Amino acid sequence: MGQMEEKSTRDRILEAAGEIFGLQGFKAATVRDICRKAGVNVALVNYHFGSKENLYRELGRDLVTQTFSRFPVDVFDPDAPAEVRLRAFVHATLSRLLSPGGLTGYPGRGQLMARELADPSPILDNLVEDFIRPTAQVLAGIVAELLGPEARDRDVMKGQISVIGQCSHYAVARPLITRLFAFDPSDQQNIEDLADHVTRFSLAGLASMRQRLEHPTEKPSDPSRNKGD
Amino acid sequence: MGQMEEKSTRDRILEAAGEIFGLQGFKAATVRDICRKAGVNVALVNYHFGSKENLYRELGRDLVTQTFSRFPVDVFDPDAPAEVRLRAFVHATLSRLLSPGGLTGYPGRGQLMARELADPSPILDNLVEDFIRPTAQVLAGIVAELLGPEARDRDVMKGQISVIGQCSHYAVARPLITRLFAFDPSDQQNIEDLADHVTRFSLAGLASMRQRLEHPTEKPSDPSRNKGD
DNA sequence: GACGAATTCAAACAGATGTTTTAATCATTT
DNA sequence: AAATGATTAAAACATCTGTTTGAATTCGTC
Repeated sequence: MGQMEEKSTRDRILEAAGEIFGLQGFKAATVRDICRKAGVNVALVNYHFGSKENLYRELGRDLVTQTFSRFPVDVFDPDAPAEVRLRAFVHATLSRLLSPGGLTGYPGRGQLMARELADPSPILDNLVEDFIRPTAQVLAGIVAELLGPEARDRDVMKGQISVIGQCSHYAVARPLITRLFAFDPSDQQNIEDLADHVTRFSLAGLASMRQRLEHPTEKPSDPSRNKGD
Repeated sequence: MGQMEEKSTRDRILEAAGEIFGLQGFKAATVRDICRKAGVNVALVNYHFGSKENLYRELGRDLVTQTFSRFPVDVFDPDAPAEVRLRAFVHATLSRLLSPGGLTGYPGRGQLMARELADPSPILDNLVEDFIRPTAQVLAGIVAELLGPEARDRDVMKGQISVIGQCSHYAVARPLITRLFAFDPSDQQNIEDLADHVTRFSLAGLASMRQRLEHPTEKPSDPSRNKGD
């Protein structure tokens, strides 16, 4: 018989904490619930992690680092055309958010990150920013290239948010989406399909932005715009 | 002197509750904090509202009904072209989410609704659905018209989410956006600008979807698709 | 101005919460 | 097997929680 070793107490707590924290949020979750789910004594959270707060911090760190290592930001050839890089970025982003085991992958620890996005706790603050800012910069590079040299920072930002907003909505509003539509954003086939859709939709949107930047036909609404950066 | 009557205790509690609940969430907020901020005795929450839970419920009801009455869903002429209706819908949605006093308008009660979106509490459950489902249906009508007769339900859904995701990201990820960019989504001028951007971006994206629906040139990935609905 | 109802207040209550303590158990080394 | 250190367990602790109580105060009305 293979020496199927049981998981360590530490890991059992971490796993249970993921579900309880994800389901109820930091404050509403109780260490007693977590320990009951993990099948361990109440004192062991403080023995292994020092405090409830530390457990949450460590859980968040694991969740983010593991997910970003499974679905890295730079999965594409940097010399590939921007269209291809956008597809790769969108696919990685959707996978990171939606895949089973991803940031909002399965019910339970799912909404932990959605909550942190809407309302970053001081605890995960740096962490969220450490991972999200670089990711945003990668997307900014792709979008800037697609928008062309006329694009100002503000334009790049709007393009970025239009792309990322489409992706993150499936994660953030997942409870609503599964209720309003009969649709499972975690299904692998759907993720592929969504990546195609978001990429195509965004390429058209960005092209439209670029066209307007290069041919500001009607509505010269803002005459004080300086292109030569 | 004008009889500048002070606000009633009830209203003072409601106001303070908006800030505390919005800032900390239902569970983390304490009635003692709320009462301290309102400058009233601890017992008055239960006297005027029956319970903390009821206070939260009533607050949520007020917030949603007031905001939807300020920024209604049907602000447009139903006979107007779909492009115009989309612009009106997007503008109303962004205003509802971002305007000062709107659902995520100012710090405090702001993130209450963002939280409920990511993780609807049983308390506001029906409420959220009562307001969001009809809104989604209005958008579905607009998107369906823009996508043309070839669009299936799944296509409409994807189009919807691409539009609404762009809007809601400014609200849901507001803490991140204000940190990553120097941008205030609540500024009236910015809301107008964003409405233009999202509308234009989406029209291009939807047009691209339609073109592919009507001319499925490459990648006949799904041969089992029946158009004549 | 007095009566009665509505409102406000200080205090207390019962239960839950994160954490600590102290002793028991387990694993590893000698 | 004894000793040592790490881990687990049961119980208690101090604090905080929403809520209730009962008296004080205010307000409208006769």
